[in-house]
Amino acid sequence: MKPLWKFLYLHRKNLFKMLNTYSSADKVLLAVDCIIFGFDNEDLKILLVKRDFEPEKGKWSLMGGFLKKDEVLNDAATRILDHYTGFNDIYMEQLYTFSEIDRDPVERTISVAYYALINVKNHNEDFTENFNAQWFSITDAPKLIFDHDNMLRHAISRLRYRTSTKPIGFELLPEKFTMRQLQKLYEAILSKKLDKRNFISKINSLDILIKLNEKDMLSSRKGSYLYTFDKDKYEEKLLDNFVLNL
Amino acid sequence: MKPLWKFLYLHRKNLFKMLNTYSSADKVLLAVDCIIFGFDNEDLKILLVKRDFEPEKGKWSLMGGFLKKDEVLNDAATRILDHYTGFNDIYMEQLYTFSEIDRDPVERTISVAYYALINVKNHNEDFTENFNAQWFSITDAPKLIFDHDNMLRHAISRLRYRTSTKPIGFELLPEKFTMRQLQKLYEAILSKKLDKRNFISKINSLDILIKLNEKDMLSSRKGSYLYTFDKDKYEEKLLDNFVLNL
DNA sequence: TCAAAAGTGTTCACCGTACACCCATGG
DNA sequence: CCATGGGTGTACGGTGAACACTTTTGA
Repeated sequence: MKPLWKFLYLHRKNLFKMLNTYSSADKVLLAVDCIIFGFDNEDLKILLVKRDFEPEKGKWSLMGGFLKKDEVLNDAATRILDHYTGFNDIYMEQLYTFSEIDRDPVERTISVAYYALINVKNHNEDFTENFNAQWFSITDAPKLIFDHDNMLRHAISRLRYRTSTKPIGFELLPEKFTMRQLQKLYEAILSKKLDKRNFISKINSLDILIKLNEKDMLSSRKGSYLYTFDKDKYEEKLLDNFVLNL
Repeated sequence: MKPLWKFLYLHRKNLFKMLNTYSSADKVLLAVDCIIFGFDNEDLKILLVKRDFEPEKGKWSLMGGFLKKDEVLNDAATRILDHYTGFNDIYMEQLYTFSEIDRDPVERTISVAYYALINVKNHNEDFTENFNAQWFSITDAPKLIFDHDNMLRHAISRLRYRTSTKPIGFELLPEKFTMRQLQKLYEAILSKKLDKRNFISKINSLDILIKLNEKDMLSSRKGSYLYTFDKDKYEEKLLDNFVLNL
């Protein structure tokens, strides 16, 4: 092993350059906040937690955490989601990185927002209780802390866009679902009424659904056919970039 | 000026950190990398710099820098762009945040990528020379350091998508331009040939161009009319979300 | 007079959209 | 037998896509 001085001396050129770039740079706290969408067959919902510490104690907030060292952002988002909801293997997508100076009054924090789609029915209620968590319709969600309202707006807008590029929404529905449910989901996301017949024919043209020989008898006397999606064709569709205009 | 040994000694802590694998418990280095698109009436280009320090010395790289404390990401991106090109007041958009553990071998660094659109002709060549910078066609760009190739792919794909939602491209053209130039720009971005007549009628339907009483005589004997864009109508279009299918 | 780029309309196929009636069943 | 939600087809208009010839003028 060389003595320190010699080592430093031999590397002096690189060291100086690195000092100018890497070491002189400031490090910051990197947070990850998750917008968790769910669907209850009626409204599009988000899962919020009530903060039990200052500042903003008692206010509603997105679910968040900090990026750990040696952790990739996607993993951090997954970890946070799992921590609050018990869910894993969930559709998540990075949304945007927010960096306003005073967005977090406690300390300068940059936040990378993710959004996730989960099925409300599968959700273990123990978790929600543990964390003072609660589902809210996006139409009457409370005011959120920091810039979380802004994040939510971004997320909704991204989700709307996603409906046109991916057969999203299956993430939000149970394994078996009716056409009606699917339509209501899209209506909730886009917040507009859709025509029943047009909707069905467009969805069918995607060719990713399997009509089951089974009916859901809860919603009507006649009963409505249940569908499930064809996983193979679904994956295929994720690859080519189609456009779906609803 | 301190003697070298003293300088090295005083910085030994940082130096050792830099030389070893880095891990800071909570805070991380946040880089900003810029994909700078330009257009030279023929190809879509990107501006790259040749690194003059290790690691990856001599390789081509995107323009980057680190986020400063008390600086917003957008400002950092603008600062970096200005630093390398002398441009300010440029269209920039945040792209995505990259966080692979080993994306930067020197130290754990999270990078927020931005892309910018500038007009090659306005570009001050002094800057490019100072920084060993060079324009490359996106079709024959060299291999880039770290995950910059991946960033570039993302940027191109975002840019393509943008053509359908914003009247982009005026950022990339000179004040006055011909229909032909505009078409070539879109062709370069989408990397496909477009039909002259269809293109013109679609662009005209946007109603954001002003046809000038002036011809560009350089490209042909007959000369072609110059256009400029109607700033007011252009701003208007940015607000409502139109869709342009080319 | 000719080469080289500019400029200009029409037709067709497909898709998005609007729209209304019968069906099956449980109570 | 009737109320309730489920299921189905068609017609029209608009838009994207394909396509070719004339004009201008400098060399």
